[in-house]
Amino acid sequence: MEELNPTAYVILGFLDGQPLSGYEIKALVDDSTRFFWAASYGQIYPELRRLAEAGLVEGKSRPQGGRKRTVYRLTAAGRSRLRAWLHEDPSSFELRDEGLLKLFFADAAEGRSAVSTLEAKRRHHEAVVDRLRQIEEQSAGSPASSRQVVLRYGIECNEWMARWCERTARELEAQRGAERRSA
Amino acid sequence: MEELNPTAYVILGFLDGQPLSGYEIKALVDDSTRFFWAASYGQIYPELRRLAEAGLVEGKSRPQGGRKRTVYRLTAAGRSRLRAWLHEDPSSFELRDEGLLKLFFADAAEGRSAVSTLEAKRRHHEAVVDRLRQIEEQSAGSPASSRQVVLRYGIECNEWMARWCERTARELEAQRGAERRSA
DNA sequence: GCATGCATGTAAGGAGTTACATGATTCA
DNA sequence: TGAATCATGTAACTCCTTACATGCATGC
Repeated sequence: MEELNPTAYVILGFLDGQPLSGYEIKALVDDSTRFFWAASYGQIYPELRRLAEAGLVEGKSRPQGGRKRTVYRLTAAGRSRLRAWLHEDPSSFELRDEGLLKLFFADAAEGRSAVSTLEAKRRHHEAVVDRLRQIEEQSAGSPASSRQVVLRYGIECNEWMARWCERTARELEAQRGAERRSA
Repeated sequence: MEELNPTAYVILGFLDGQPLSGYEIKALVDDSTRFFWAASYGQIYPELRRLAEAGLVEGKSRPQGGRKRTVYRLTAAGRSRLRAWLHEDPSSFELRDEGLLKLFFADAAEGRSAVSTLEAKRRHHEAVVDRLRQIEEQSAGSPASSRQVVLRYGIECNEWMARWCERTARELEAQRGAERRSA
């Protein structure tokens, strides 16, 4: 049993429950997992083909009018593969945060670069919070699910990060002020 | 002026202040930026060569005994390039969190998969906190710097994440208990 | 008629990891 | 003598993004 690439599981996960086209999967990803697991067309379409060859999904032509369209559904093998993966402990966690990197080296830049880096990072996290809150409102009333638990994580975590940036920027400004006065 | 790849700036950043060999840069990365910006030998050595060709760093042979060794230092052009980058707002922030992905799809797995996913994620963040605390102790006493600010971020953020996992796992367990009793 | 959205795909390239190969030095 | 560490590098590969190409449908 060959290893599946990580993005394959996003596809299997979304196909569990309802059949979807590649286009629909991309739209769902952009509205949900994108903040911790992105996927582009360049991954999704080739991956759907590979999964079909491996017998984990099954594609059927379902044109809408004269517009061709292929809808995929999970096979029994695909479903058990998804479950097996869900029961393994997660192993990978990767972060690439350019703001933290700039902050890390900020001593090398004279001026208020650290503070403006923090402000930009704060704005980023606040924008994510706004976006996730919109999604939360849209799904208000639907039954409680693990998807909403993850959404809460996204909101609360980004709020924490935004507040940290705010607080740290304030501390650095105060420090710079004190240094200027004593100099 | 061609774009530098993002990892180039890690190298420039560490070379600001002291000259280093590729091996030493890798060791520094593993002890600090790794948690939000990793780099492997496969990136560092070719990138040092490219930066030297671009005139941003300068390499000198500094063998240690019979062991060959090349030490790089930042040129004036490299230093101004680093400063220019530090003064731009950070743009990229990427996260790939397999634990969140498994939690997101946990409804598809019967049993307590969500809870054990949360516990594994919690253990991960706790291990990171332990590692960062060790680094913090080693650097205790050295002058306050933006590097320590980032270290505090790493510690506090991972603590927040670990606590969130703990709290959420508790809530899910309580919910499952209630469902079993009412069923 | 034109913009927008639905729908599928590929090609090129960037970024990064892993595994491997090589060889000196240090220390137990 | 052998393990660990210092030191440099490459080749193969995976993963992913971006840009492009194509074409139908819908609604203004």
